[in-house]
Amino acid sequence: MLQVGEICRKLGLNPQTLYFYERIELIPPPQRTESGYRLFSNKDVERLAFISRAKALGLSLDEIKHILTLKEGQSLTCQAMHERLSKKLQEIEDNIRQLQELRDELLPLVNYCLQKSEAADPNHECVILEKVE
Amino acid sequence: MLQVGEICRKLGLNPQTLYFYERIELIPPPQRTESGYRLFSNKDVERLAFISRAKALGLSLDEIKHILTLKEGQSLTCQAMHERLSKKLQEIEDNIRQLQELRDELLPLVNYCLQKSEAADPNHECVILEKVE
DNA sequence: CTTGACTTTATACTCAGGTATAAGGTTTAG
DNA sequence: CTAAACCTTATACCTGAGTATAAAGTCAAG
Repeated sequence: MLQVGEICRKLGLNPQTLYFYERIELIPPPQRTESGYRLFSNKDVERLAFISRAKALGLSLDEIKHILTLKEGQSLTCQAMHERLSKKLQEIEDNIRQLQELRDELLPLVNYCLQKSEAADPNHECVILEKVE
Repeated sequence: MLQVGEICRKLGLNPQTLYFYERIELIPPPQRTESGYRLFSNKDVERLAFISRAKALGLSLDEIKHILTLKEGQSLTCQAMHERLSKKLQEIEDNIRQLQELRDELLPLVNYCLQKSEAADPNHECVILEKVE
């Protein structure tokens, strides 16, 4: 059983973050010592580790909460998981596409600026944003 | 000279957004009628259009403000612009790379779920997130 | 037995980019 | 003249994921 400080050092969290997770019911209220100190079990540590992994995969705390609720009800079927993850994957791919469009629009502008600033008059007033659609 | 409603319809903005831009000094205080109604000049419309373009390029309101300040001081050289835009481009590319990593990690999981859910036991408890690093 | 390190709670604040609401003033058509 | 459709301000609220701070209780070492 680990105290707040130990688990925070272990997982790289701020104690306040742990309290926050408890408050939004992302983790269940842990055991307490007689004096009220929190004690985290292996199960708690695993849940927090799960949360870290899911967060690193880009899931929001809300999405993680839903998944954990499903898991607890023993109802996290492959089908349910596939539905959630593929929805998330779609979002990520949309996001990537948007950023790529952004980049493709920005890139020629940057190059134009670079040419100009390497040319005869590097201090010429820049007008590129005037022309952007 | 356009009133708030007209300019908002034209640019697809909420009036409150316009007030907000004025409050954070992203746009200068526009002219007023005798009764206090705002009147936006062509110059104001151009500035707002510039803001829209820059926003669509992924620049934050703060970055846009900086750029506009430079422009106003007639000091927006190609060099200065190149510096800003290429910094932004770098950020966007970092962002894309992170999302791609995310996707590459998520994709096999989704496929695994799909296989399982198409297999004999589509309601088997899903365990993939247990194994994620 | 006191000091320091730890923990607890409650509350408020942060960031960005707005949106919502209330309470009032103005303008225009009928 | 009045009602609708504008416009104004101030104030508070929203999302998401926490972080900061204050005031107080607890535990271990010397």
